Amino acid sequence: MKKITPERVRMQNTRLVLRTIYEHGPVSRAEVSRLTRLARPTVSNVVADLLADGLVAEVGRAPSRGGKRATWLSVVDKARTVIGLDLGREDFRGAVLDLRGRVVQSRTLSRVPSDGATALQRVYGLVDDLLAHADHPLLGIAIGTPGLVDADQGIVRQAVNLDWRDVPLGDLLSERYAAPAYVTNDAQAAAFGEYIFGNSQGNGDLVVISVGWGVGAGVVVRGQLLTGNPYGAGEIGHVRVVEDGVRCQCGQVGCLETEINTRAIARKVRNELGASESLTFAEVRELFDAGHKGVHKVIHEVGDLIGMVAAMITSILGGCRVLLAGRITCFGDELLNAVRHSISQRVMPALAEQTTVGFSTLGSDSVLQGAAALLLHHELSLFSSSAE
Amino acid sequence: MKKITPERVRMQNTRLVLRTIYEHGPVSRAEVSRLTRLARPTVSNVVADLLADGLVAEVGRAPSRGGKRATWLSVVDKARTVIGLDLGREDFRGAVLDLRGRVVQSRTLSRVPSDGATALQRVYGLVDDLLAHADHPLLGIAIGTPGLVDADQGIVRQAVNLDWRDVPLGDLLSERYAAPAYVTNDAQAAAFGEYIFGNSQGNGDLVVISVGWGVGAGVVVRGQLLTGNPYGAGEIGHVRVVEDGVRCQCGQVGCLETEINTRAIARKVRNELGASESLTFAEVRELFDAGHKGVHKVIHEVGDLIGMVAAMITSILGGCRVLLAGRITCFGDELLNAVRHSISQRVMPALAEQTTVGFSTLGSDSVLQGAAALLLHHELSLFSSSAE
DNA sequence: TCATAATAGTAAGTAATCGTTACTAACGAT
DNA sequence: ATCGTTAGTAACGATTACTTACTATTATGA
Repeated sequence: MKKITPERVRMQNTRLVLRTIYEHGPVSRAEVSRLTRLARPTVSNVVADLLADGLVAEVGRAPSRGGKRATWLSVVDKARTVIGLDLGREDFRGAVLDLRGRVVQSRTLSRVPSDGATALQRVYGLVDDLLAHADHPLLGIAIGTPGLVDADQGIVRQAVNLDWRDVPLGDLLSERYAAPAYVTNDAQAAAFGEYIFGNSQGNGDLVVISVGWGVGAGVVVRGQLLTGNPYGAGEIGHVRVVEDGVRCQCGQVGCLETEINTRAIARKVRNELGASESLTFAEVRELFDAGHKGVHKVIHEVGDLIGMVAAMITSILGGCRVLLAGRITCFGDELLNAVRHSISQRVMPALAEQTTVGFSTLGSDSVLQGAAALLLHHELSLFSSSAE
Repeated sequence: MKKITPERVRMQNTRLVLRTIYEHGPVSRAEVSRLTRLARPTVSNVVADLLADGLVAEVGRAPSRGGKRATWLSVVDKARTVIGLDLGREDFRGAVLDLRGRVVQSRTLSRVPSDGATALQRVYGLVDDLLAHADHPLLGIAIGTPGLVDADQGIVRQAVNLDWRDVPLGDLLSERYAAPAYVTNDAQAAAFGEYIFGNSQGNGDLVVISVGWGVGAGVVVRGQLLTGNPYGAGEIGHVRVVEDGVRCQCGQVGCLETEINTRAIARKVRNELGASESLTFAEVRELFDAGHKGVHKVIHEVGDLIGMVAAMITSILGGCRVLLAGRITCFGDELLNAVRHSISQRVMPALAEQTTVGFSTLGSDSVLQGAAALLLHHELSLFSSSAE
């Protein structure tokens, strides 16, 4: 809790006006005044600042409703440059995004280096490259990375694939580029992206379970992303779900990740087929699409395990939307119904009926978009949340 | 997000000053100015209001440190009346609490009526009785009740023991007594009480698992209590933890509550003893204290199941403090170690080491104190949280 | 003992904010 | 052409916090 000064008042009200225009876009000053309950002259003052900053522009005039025609205001979507990075396990992606979270342009670096220092240089190079072509002021840099991330301090505590331990990535980037930088776990970022930019509307709590090479979850409660204190929210990939399972590289046994990630699915399908050589995930998918019974059985098992975890999450958070993301989404309703059935068997009816299950509506840009959304949220307060 | 007006500025800064005095109590105006970074005249102005309201009083003078002696200010703990209610399954408790969450006086109604209308009348009677003896202005009414509670709207959605469905308890009370009223699930309230008034310091996330007749949890993330959206956070009593378990009255099988509540423990001990007649929980406790092997085995099983749920919670929230509360606390370190061992087996080491397990430090007043804390938090902003 | 420095608290004046009122501009309806 | 309505602006007042300057008080040290 901080003291309030007149400057803070103005900042807050400026953000309120900006968000109102962002949400209700094209909208007149008078309408903003009605929506925000700020006096009309106040709105005019604030809008003058926003026009000068280039964040808002006059974009035409409304038809008259029996009086002077109103001037429409809209947020200039491209008024600021947002740099987003997705430091995935298999490649690095970087993009310039606009204020609506749209990817304006992107770069991909395949073959991620396993050496920490080199990885950092690659990150710098990616940002340099993107900035070279950006022609609007930089709002900030937003990063989603696998591993344990202390989002408050912008420190990557542990990222196995990058060989990073306690790397203060946020400070490094914000000093180098003289702009705010936010670092978040990738599954968490994806969840926030879905919450902000996804199609599945609703202001209830949201859980996005990402299943691909890794398994992780992101949780949004009352418009706020849970990042963990100090870190580790949503790290469900390494919770034990099977008592006598396969040993995981994390040291435990029967982890969710070793039971349901893409390799685990391929492994289980191979066992089901009695095949001697390993399968690719693409081959598994082909068998699934062809209606192979054994593969469907495996998918049911996977859905059951996901439902088990989702049931626990529902019991802790209360009813919420559960969305699945990642390569696993290719298994469609077959998988969803298995998850739904599993949940309905495991939680009390009053909660189960408050819980919905579906797929994430964002594609491969979800981490980039989610990281950008966090930046926009913190820097411009463009989205509502309970913490205001 | 609401607009900010000069009045809101003053209110916010008044709360900031009040909280500073509350936390750092006896403290001078000058010291408050340094702590809050508000100018000294501003602090003097605000303090004048607080003195007039009776919330703060001058309580002596500080020794000089080379200048004029400072005037000490303290919050007047009893300046307002807080009514707290704990609508338990076995009895109703009502109390008057002060601004420190201390119980000033209390009443207990045993034999809870099973008829909803009568129960409501009993609640009114309890509040009337407590108010008759209260000689300070009423700040508000805070209720903790078992069942599913929509805390935002103050509506009890489902309380089996009271035969309540969709009872707008908050509005009923706040209209009848012309004061704010907050309604919360009892396990949630207990967790918040522990967070605010408990001994176990630390500003990390907190989970309190209450095990008695019922089983429930409360979760505090960044100083904010999770209540569920719209309700049902922490309802872990009816999540399935055993595949082939006992049927629960909620309709499911193998619920946590039917596996570890006090009756379940007594049942399991009886089976362990091969006894034909049922045991009381007090008898179980005596056998435990006497070192009976079979009882210890049951306690280990209970600890293992609690650890299983705690492991899931840790994986979702990230590392946190896990505290156990309720009658189960009598099993001491034996139980704690079983829980710790279970957790360490079920989550990745990096998270397990961020997780601590212990007992709640509040006693039977935890629900009353927690509900009061929520009221104080909302009405006077006496406690810090991320939502500011 | 007395001057000096330091600290607490207050008083007066300034700057910034928002709101209210009153005004002008623009438009449709009659 | 006139009236009523709506959008937007200008001028003024109220509230707030801050800055500066002041008084009251106390320890320190010459």
